[in-house]
Formats: sequence, structure tokens, C-alpha cells
Amino acid sequence: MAGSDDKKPTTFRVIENELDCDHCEARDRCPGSELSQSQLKQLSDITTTRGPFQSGQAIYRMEDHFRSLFVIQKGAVKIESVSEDGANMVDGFYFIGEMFGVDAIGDDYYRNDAIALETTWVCELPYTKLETLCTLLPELQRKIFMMLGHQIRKINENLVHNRSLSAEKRVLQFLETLSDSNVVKKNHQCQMQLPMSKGDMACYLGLRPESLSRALGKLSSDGVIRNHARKIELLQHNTSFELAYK
Amino acid sequence: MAGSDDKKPTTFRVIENELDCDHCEARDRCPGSELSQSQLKQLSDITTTRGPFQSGQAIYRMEDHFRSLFVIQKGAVKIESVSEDGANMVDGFYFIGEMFGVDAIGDDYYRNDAIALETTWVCELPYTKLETLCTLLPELQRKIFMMLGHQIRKINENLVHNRSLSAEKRVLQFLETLSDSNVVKKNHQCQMQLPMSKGDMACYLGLRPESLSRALGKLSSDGVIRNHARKIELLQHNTSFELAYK
DNA sequence: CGCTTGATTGAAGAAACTCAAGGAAGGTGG
DNA sequence: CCACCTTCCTTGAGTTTCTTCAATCAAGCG
Repeated sequence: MAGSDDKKPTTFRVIENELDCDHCEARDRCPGSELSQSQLKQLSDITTTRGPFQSGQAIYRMEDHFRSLFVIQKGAVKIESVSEDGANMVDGFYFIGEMFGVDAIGDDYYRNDAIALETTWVCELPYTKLETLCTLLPELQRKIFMMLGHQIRKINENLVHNRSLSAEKRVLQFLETLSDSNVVKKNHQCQMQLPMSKGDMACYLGLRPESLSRALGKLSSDGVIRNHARKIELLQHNTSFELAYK
Repeated sequence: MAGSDDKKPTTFRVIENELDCDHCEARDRCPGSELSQSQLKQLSDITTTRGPFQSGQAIYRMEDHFRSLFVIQKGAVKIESVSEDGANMVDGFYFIGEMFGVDAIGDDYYRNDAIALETTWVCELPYTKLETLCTLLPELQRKIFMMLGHQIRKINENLVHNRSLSAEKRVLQFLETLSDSNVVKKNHQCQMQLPMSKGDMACYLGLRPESLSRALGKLSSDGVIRNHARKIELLQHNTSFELAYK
């Protein structure tokens, strides 16, 4: 199992697959897309591939000085912080091609921990170097601005949805987003292999594990999803069943 | 009343007070701070002061093409969107010295409406011009990146808090943030003059108006706040009363 | 095999919501 | 200046939803 996961992505993969991201749905989110070959070269010159991070390992922690942004080349990451009362909070999940660490821009330290959910490789973008390069490559600057805008939209949508949706709708919406963004592995029959625990998922959705379990149970019995251990299958895409949940 | 509110801020005010923002607590959030005089000049050359927007008037709407970011020079703004079921949602409030519209970066249209809550003047930053200027002025680029990072942190914190706090704690936290950031007018005895309706505030906090009313009532009877119509006074700052709400 | 951790289920309780009615404030017209 | 109206805010009673607490079940691992 460790064999294929632990293999370091080649430089070619770094540039072609992740930073340029030609293959992924989320092209806009990748800093390298729309850059010329020579510009890509300059970008990849300041980056470092880091990994493998095993499940549970930290890519950065709260105490660490903010130095870099990260783009996921392989694997998945959760962003976790600790609230005043000591409880763990999951702030977000990030997948292949997505950038994280941006919430620390303009700050001295990271405000949270970035934890690998599975064997994960990341591309490290040293922030000051990136800033400098941005002034030299307007297209790159443009791209980074866009990625930040996208990030803000994403969080905002989340905020709005979380506030006013019932547990079941929230869960379904989360699963649909996961499914639509094609960031999670699916087997033959559209079963998503979730990288995070149900506990983390519950926490992210602002629910107790028990409530998530019940919501999943309800969705199952309504025929909207099929719920196996860490595999979830979305059924009835865009049918009347699902519409009842809008 | 309209007399003083309707007076257009002078160019001097634009640069010195808002873009440079020497007077405001939120210095870091203002694009002009830490720029030299000549750089400030270049920045103010691409900006336009717009106003007055009367309470309820839109600075931009969902249907509008994204063209500009805005910094508030005077007044207050709410960002409002409509959910699938037709309900109005308040995504955020912005005050003097704060920038809004950034969630549309990288998009063709604004995703929401920006509505003045009181007589409001804004400084318009045409986005493509700003981008170009950023490549010429690394300090400005740096500043904009920082502001975006700050924005992301702010929304994220909100997201996390909203999920796990009771109505009363959420309300108190909101009031404290307002109070601490010194963006809301206060009279002699620390009474904040809230620019938004309680309905908007409730919506922003993910509560029904009734629930907000009850939460405020509870906080009042506990001696943590004093609740008049649109004036709210924070008592017991950092005392045992308040600690019980952490 | 037993231990630990994560997921589920049930029953009771708390928190926020819904619906409905009443009250205060601000604006308008007489 | 007052009566009226509209809008916003508050209050109450009953219901829904999610949480809490406790127990059980399943899976992974030494």
C-alpha cells in the first residue's frame, strides 16, 4: 500500500499536473495555469516538493512562523484549530490542486494546523519569493489574486449555508460539493472514498458525530445516498428525491 | 442631519484618512498605509470617490459586472445575497476603512448586493487598474495580499464561531468585535449606535429575529449589556460576568 | 484475543424555531 | 401638532431540531 503512495512526484508532475493542473477540474485554482513555459519554469524554481506526510502528520502547526503557501500534489489535508474551550475545530478540507495556508498571509504565524488525512505530497511556495515573482510576472499575480478571490467565495458560501440549512441538507451539500469537484477518489460505482473521519466531517459541518450519523441514516433511508464505512455513494443525482432537499 | 452626512469627502480625506488611514485602528486593512507620498498619489489617481449612497441604496448588485473593489470612507455597508429558497442572507458588514467586493475577484459578476446602511461614501478602486499598479508598486501588491489574507481570516473565524457557539455567545462576540474595532460611533457612555437593523444582525448571526431579541434580553438581564432601541452598551468588559460567556 | 478508537442507536433534555399577537418608533398626511 | 400607518422589535406558547449522555457495535491493531 505504501509503495505507490510514498513515491515522490517527479518534477514533471509538479509542473504539469499540479501547478499547471491541466488534468484537473479546478484549473482556475492552480497557480501555474495560463502561464508560459518559461514563466512556469521560474515558478517551479522557487518551489519545493515536500512529502510524504503520513496520515495525521502536520504540514505546519499553529506555532510555526508563516513562511509558505502550499498546493496539494497528492493526498488531502484538513485545517484544524483549537477553540478557547479546548475543543478541536475543523476549519476546512483541501484536496489535490488546491492551495492552503493563505489565511496566514499578512500574519507572522499560522493560525491553525494543517494535517495530512492520507499520504500527502505538497508543493511549497515560499511566500516572500512568490510575492517577488508576482511583481515580475503579472500573469502570476493575476492568478494568485484569483485564487484568493476564489477562496474567499468558497468560505463565504460555506458560512452562509452552514447558518441556515438543516443537518441533512448541509451533509448532502457537502457530499455533492465533494463529488462535483472530483477531488475524491471514486470506485466503479461512484462510491467516494472519504479521506476524513466522520468525526472530522461532523466537526466541519458544525454537528455532533451522533447528529451526522443520524443525518446520514436519514439520507440513506430516503434513498439519496448509500452509506458504507468510509465510502459514500450519491444516488438520485438531480431527481425528485434530491429536490426535496433543496 | 443630511447636511454633514452628504458632504463629499475631499480628496485630501480620501488619501489621508481612508486610503492611508492614519487615524483608524485598522491601519493594516487600508490599501494606502505604508506607501510613500508619490506612491499614494499614483494610487489615488486611479480611484474615484463615490457617494453619497443613502441608506438602502446599492453600491453594486448581483447583476453588475465585477469592475471594482471599494473602500469605505464614511458610513457602513451590508453585503446581502439571496439563497435558493428566496430568503435574504446577510453575508457581512463593512465599516470605515474596510474593503469590500474582494469576493468577486476572478469572477465576472458580483455574487451579492452591497447596500448602504447609512449615508455612505466609498472609494472605488477599478480592479484591472489596481492590478496593473500592483505590478509597478510591490508595496501596494503586498498590502493588497495582506488585506485579502486578513479578510480570509476574518471570515474563517466567523465560520468557526458561528458553528459552535450558542446564540448568546455569538451575539456577545459580535458586539465585542464591533466595539473593539472602533468602527461604530459611540456616545459619551459607550453606547454603540448600530447602523444595521436587528433583523440584519440576526440574519448575519444565523438567528431568527425572535431568537436575537431573546438573546439580547438574556444578556441584558445578566448585566452584560444594556439594550436600547438601536443603541447597545457593553458592560462588564472582562469581568466575571463576561467570562461566564466564554 | 482483548484493547482502543470510531460509528451507530436510543431516550431525555436543551436550544432555537414557528406562529401569532402585541408594542414601540419613525414617517406621512391631515 | 396629532392621528395614523408602516416597519421593526419584542413576548409568549408550542413544536422541531439538534445535543447530551449512555450503551452498543464494528473495525483495526498490537
